[in-house]
Amino acid sequence: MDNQSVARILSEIAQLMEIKGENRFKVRAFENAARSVESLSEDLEALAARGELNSLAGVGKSLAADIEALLTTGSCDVHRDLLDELDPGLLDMLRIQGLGPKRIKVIYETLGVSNLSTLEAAARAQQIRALAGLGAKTEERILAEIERLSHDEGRTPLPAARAIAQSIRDKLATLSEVTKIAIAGSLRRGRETIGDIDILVASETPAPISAYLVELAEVAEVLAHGETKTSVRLVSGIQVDLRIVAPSSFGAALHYFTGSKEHHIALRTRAKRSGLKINEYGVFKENDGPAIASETEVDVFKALGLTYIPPELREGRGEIEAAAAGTLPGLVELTDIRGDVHMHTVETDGRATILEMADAARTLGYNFIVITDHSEAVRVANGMTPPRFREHIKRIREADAAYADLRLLAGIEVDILKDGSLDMEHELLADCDWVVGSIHSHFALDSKEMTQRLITAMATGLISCLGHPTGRILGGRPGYKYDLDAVLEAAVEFGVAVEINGSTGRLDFNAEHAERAHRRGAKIVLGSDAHSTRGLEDMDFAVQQARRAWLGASDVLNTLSVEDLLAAVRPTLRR
DNA sequence: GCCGTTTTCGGCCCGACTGTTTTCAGTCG
Repeated sequence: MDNQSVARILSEIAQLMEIKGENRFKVRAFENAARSVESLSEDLEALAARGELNSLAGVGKSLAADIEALLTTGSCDVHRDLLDELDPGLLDMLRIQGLGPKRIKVIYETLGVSNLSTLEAAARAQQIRALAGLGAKTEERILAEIERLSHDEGRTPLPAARAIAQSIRDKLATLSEVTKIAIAGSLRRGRETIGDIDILVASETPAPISAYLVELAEVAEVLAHGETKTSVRLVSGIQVDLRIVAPSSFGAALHYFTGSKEHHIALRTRAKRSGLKINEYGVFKENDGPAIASETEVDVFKALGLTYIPPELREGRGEIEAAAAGTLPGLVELTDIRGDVHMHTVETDGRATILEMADAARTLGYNFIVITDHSEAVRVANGMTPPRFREHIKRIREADAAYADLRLLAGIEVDILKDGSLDMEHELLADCDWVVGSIHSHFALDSKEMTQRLITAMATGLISCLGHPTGRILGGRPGYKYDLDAVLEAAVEFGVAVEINGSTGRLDFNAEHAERAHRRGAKIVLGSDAHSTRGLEDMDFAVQQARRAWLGASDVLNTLSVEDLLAAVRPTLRR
């Protein structure tokens, strides 16, 4: 059984225990263990084989035994007992906003309701409002939530959420009452999908600001409207939480509102141990008194004896220990990026010409770009035949001669065909500067065939980097199945870099894959996969995923000079 | 159920908002 499945069952156990009314700290022990397993980059099976399961944070003797049982038999006693006692449909009921374990327990025990459809029937029959502690409003809310969940599209991809958030932020920023404003939450941390949008405002007069938000045309529903905290759902379905604080506590609030939950729990536990209390208003001595830090995030971390932790690292995955020890890496920044290795032009499915892309790249301050149009197999994109590619290389080289301060490199995004062969004459691939090898067809091969397909392609020695290496589409299709470690090992062997593709639908590799690749010694390169001049700006998303993978400037090939970049890959082709 | 730079027992992050109450429990982030 894989790590994610074990984590899912552990968290299911925690949820069922909560509904059952178990001790909440016991519940949290299972939640903690689920998180530990989920963020583990090694195979749980390997850890178990070495008898080291209780080296995991939050896993003691009892949980180690449960995990062991899950790994070997696919189930464990505590899970089986809970499922015997409770209906798994209750877990779906937890997805309803405003309905938590306590109320579900009441509904379950008095009405026998144990899934969404019987819940809907009970609410329609007005049976919910008759229960103690529940009323008509809750009943209406339940019906509205069931309706919403029936066509719920789940979490929003980061790029789409960021565009919406920026638009709301810019509108709020026009108000004179707003002193400072920032997007916080998982958006600021760069998580690849976003549950809701968090916006933080500093102001002395909060009332007019939240009043303005609830009146915006894009607001479909007001979920909560308090003095300092307001939540709305937009017509697009995404929820926006606005929090307003005094300017003097903006830093503490920004930290608080950026999360993650795991980061906060770890940090507050640590603070408490040294006699400090931390909340959205600042860091306090435990006997209260004025805040000892609150104005900036740097102050907050400093008061806790920590160096500044960038938002992308705040996931409760060891960043606090590293900050305390002063060993946090200096993360790569957009300004470190000297060029882009993946983009398209009008030659295939891009919207801009070579010269237009070059001009846009120069505006971004790049030293180099690689033009990588599609090969023939991608017919919908008007992929190039060998003769067309030969001409295209010539045009790129001519354009290059016209720029003194920008190197234009000739490249291609060549298709890796079903059998692992490359969709272009090898001489042309060897002749151009950079080859992105990508899969755009036969996604459904089994893992063994797909692994072999990728390795065969890399073994040609002609590929500079694997483009969008998992093929997943954010919020669309999952990636193709293959043995990631075997492919990474081959990438190292054949001198092939792996791409973090920043285009808005992909973010592929994501941070977890990139971290794993880096640890396995594979080289990482960032590509915007731009299909227009605007698309070049998607490099920003690739950088953010790299930061989430704890990568520094020296861990990313785009920070090198052209000569060093080209020398870092395709070792057998050195000319 | 886990864990220890005050600990092997007694703790376990913190505050805002809502609905249903008449002072607060439940939920959420």
